[in-house]
Amino acid sequence: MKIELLREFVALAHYGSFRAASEKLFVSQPTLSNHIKALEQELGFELFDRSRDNELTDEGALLLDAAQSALLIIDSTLEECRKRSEG
Amino acid sequence: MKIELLREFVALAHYGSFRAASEKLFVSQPTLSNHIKALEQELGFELFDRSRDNELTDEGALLLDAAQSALLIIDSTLEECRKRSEG
DNA sequence: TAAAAATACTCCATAGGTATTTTAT
DNA sequence: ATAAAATACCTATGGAGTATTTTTA
Repeated sequence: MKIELLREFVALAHYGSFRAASEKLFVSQPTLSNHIKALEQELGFELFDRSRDNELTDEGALLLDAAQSALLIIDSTLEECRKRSEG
Repeated sequence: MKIELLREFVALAHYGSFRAASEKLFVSQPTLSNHIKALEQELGFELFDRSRDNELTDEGALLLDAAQSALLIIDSTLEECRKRSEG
């Protein structure tokens, strides 16, 4: 699983629509659609309920929290690493 | 960046050699070597010091902690999600 | 019925493995 | 000298986009 998929998932949860999120992410709408579908298949459960205005499923809501925490840890650590190695 | 790369990084830090880690990970040694090199290039700093028995660099040590924390969050959350979605 | 998401399809880039060379111990 | 890691190279798979169909609000 690509970490970028988690970023896209977080963005989609935030923007509420594939089209809006795809524009913010600078990828095409079908690409984002395929990414989220592939992510759901890899995980084994659905993240969004397409028939209910793309609201998060229960599992999606759980993962959203976890993804945000994990990304924060990774991103802040990488920033610190780069500070040390460059400066 | 693939999450699997972080798992491979953690495994390599644990086993100490590319060969040993590659066997545990069921990938070839060149594949693991390429993965770690690609990861280092993407991150912009070195993770291991090849001329010092593959010991972790300072940045590598920082990332090791972060990667383990992030993976724990993701993995435990996914386990909980699957429990709920499957029953 | 109009806007949004999914699918089909194609092309190119990347990923992985085997074989080999190079580098450390 | 030997074991380990890096590089070269080839093939096959996957990823991204455009065009289109299907869905849902």
